[in-house]
Amino acid sequence: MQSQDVLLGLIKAHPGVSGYQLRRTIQRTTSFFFSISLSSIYPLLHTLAEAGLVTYEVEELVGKPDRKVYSITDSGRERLEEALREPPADTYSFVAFQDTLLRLGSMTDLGDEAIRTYLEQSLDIYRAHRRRVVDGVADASEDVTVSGPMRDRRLAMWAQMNKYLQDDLDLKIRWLEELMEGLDSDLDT
Amino acid sequence: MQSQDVLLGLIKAHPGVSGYQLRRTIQRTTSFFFSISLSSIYPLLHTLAEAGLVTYEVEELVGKPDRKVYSITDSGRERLEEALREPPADTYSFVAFQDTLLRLGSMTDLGDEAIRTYLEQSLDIYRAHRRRVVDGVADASEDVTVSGPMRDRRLAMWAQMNKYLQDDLDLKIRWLEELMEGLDSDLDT
DNA sequence: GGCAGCATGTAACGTGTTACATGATTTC
DNA sequence: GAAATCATGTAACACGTTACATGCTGCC
Repeated sequence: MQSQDVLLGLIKAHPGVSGYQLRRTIQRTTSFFFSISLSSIYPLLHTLAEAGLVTYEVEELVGKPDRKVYSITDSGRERLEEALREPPADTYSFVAFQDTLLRLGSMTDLGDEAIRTYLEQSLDIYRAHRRRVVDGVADASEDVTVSGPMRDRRLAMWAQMNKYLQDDLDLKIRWLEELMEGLDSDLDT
Repeated sequence: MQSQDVLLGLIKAHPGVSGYQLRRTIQRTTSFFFSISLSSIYPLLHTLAEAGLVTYEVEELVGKPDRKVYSITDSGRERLEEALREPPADTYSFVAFQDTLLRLGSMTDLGDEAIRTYLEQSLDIYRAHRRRVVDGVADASEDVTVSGPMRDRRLAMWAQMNKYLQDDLDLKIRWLEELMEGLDSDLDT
């Protein structure tokens, strides 16, 4: 999920939004895991407009500068849906989960089936990563060349980090499972 | 902690290492939260060498291409220590914790006092962020403009994300506290 | 008078990636 | 014979940032 697609999702959710307002919305809602500067937003909006994914109108305001208000086009909606239906990347990094959160934030009105598919694919990936961490892929013992007490301290630190990675993956897996259960219980009501 | 400093820390821990070997070490030990391509490593090594922070010798091997083996200089050690003593950044993002892990990985031989200081500063920051999350800074209700069942679903999703952010911060705080306790118990033995 | 907010944009720079170039040796 | 490993490096590109430029309104 590129920044472009994030903006596209926000414009879809907030028709008639300006670049300046987009930043405020991002700051208020996703500041903990996604941020972007105004200097990035404006060129991205131009690109989106040139590609025909959004349209804009110039609004003349009294007492305030003119502003361009953006709306998503049908072609933009298609493009966004395509992006949201892309399977999640298999690379594990803390950043990857930002992507998960961002996508889920835009996927709400795409339908339960799409969300469920995405959650399942993500769960597969995270469970596989967890197995790899438990199996000790990130094993530092070969790389700690020094000997003596320093060696023990280094190994202890790496063990602690490995523990964090496990707990982190457990948290993510549990969270994704809860979301899945939430979807299932919605079916009953 | 920039990539340069990460490499510097690794060269310090593994004197006589080559660029190619550095990548392998990074892949084996930190691949879950830090990665870098060879095309980035080589220019960085040149920069470090030009700045006098590392030195290298050309090793001629039979059956293998020549390689440059790097060692850290006194000036490099100073620079690394400076970087490690920098107070942690106050911005919360998933990426920020990568920095925490990377730094702790290089700090082992810097002494308990330095580590304790860093852990305390980090804990202060993460606890403050947790308070902000609990207070609902990332409140989406103003930004969810649609009404009806879609609105409820969006709000439910944001609530779920907020929960994740809390749990994530709880995990990080607990982990840092455990490290701190580990340091304290070392004093007894 | 100064600073914050609203509003848009360009220029310079930093930092990373993939693709390309080269070349030997070992393993399947 | 192809592919992987060892080993180094450059070129082109992607994507983001901060700094700079402009200008008006409202508040202290």
